[in-house]
Amino acid sequence: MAPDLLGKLLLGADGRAGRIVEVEAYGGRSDPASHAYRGPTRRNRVMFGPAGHLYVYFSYGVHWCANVVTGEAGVAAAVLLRALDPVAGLDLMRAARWTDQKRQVDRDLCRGPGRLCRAMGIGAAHDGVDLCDDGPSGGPFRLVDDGTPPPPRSDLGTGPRIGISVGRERLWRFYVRDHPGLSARR
DNA sequence: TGCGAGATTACG
DNA sequence: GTAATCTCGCAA
Repeated sequence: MAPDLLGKLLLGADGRAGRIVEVEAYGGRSDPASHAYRGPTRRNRVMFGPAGHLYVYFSYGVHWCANVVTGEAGVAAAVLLRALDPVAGLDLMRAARWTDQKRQVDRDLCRGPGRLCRAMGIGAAHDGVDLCDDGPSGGPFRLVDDGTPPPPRSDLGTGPRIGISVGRERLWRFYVRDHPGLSARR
């Protein structure tokens, strides 16, 4: 499920867009690393809702992180977006990420879960928005298959999720191998 | 009611 | 290396 998101496009209403190159899967009651491990709270309630919505949370008191909810209603499961390859609206992303543009490289725009949210303009207001609303006045963000072939399986890498202390035995981080925009080094 | 840990990042 | 300072679980 989670690796299927690799290669998909996250599209903002203002034209900003990035291709997903790195994700991590999180489960519910059976995944000790998941926010949903101990049941629903005010923060994680969207994780228990229907699939295709955005779960946004505030991390370390500093920045926002975004997940795609993947489980049916009542089942907590989500995929954390860890890195995007910026493909459109780069000027808006640069303006959102950097006050001083000097000595910055576009490669770093969406490299990391917090940076990607900053670059795309994802924040508190977007917790729970529907990513699959294709209507004329659809939501502020959409998850799109633009027809670009997904990365071949041979180019996919897996490994332990980053920044957690429990559940490391599950290799639930998925990424496009050797992509320059990955949040962690090889 | 308070404290420690956490799906992190920017800047010296 | 460290500060930034939110949310939650658990102890008191």
